[in-house]
Amino acid sequence: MILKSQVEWVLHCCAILAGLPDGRYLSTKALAELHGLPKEYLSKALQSLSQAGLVHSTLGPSGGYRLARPPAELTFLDIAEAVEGKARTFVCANIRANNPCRPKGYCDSSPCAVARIMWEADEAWRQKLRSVTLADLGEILSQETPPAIWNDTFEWVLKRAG
Amino acid sequence: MILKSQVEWVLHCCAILAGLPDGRYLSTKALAELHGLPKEYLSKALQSLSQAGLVHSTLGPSGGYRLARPPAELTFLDIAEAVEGKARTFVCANIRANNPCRPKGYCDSSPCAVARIMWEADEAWRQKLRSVTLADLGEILSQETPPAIWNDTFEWVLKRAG
DNA sequence: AAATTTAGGGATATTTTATATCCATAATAT
DNA sequence: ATATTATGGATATAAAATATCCCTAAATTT
Repeated sequence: MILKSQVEWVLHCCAILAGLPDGRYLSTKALAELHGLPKEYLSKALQSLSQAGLVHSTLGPSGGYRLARPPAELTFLDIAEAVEGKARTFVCANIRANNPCRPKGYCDSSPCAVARIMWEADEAWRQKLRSVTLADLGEILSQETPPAIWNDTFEWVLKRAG
Repeated sequence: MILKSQVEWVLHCCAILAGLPDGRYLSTKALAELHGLPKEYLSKALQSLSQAGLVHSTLGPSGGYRLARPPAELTFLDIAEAVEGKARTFVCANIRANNPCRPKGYCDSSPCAVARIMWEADEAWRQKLRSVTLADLGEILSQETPPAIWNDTFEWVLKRAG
């Protein structure tokens, strides 16, 4: 069970978009080049963000993406779920119902205990991701990225931002 | 990102094995029949448990599996990892290293912040699963499964246990 | 001793998901 | 007008999940 690589991609892209001045947009092309990613496929991932309402897009030259909300209001969970979907990682096939000792047509009053526990673990994962925002990430990155690289990167980005 | 259905299978199988009297074994055939699962493929999942040292197996007629440890010492995480592997769900491709603004040959001093956060979420998931044992599951199941079904099931199982 | 039943391992097949690539379209900027 | 962009649809390839089958060695039952 491995998360799509697109999750990593859009998290990094959002970190960049979070550093963009108000009203500026950054294109798929620039984001792909900056991260060394296949442009067409990254585009699909960014479209997922757009469909989830996390980013706003605009067309034409100087078009691209910007965040739809302030970085403090965008969580890792929002972003991961936009790409990965909101479904739980544990799917209960309710195999207890196949037990030959069951009366035929017997109906369970509550979800299977196994599933409930697995879903609690899922929720713990979600809760952690819900607790970290793009603002948090930006703060960490700005502190631990060498200033030379940090500054060069945003200079590079601003040169390409519409 | 969905867990293998085998995870569900072995959790239910272990719940049954946890209810087996000391020294008795239950075969793949019986476990597959009890849960309505494909015997051959379930067998692969049980072999994973065996390789992880969670169960002990014995050959021949009246052979099969029993738990290798008391139910209180077997966690959901042990079982899930036996089937699913111990790898983290977030794989960091370190795409920050593709940033064209980086000095060539620059080496990061710590793992990427994005990865660290995703791994913390992974760890929250693991921690939850580590906190629930087969003994806990057994207690829940014995309480909420209708006694008739519960008793019939173990009668059914004991008739087939070696 | 022979026949049966089992776990284990290897090979292979099928289906589904992830990872792309390509193209047509409509909107926007220069 | 021309160039550039996001979007959506179609298609292709690679990898993983979900099996199935067969063989072997060990243990049990007869």
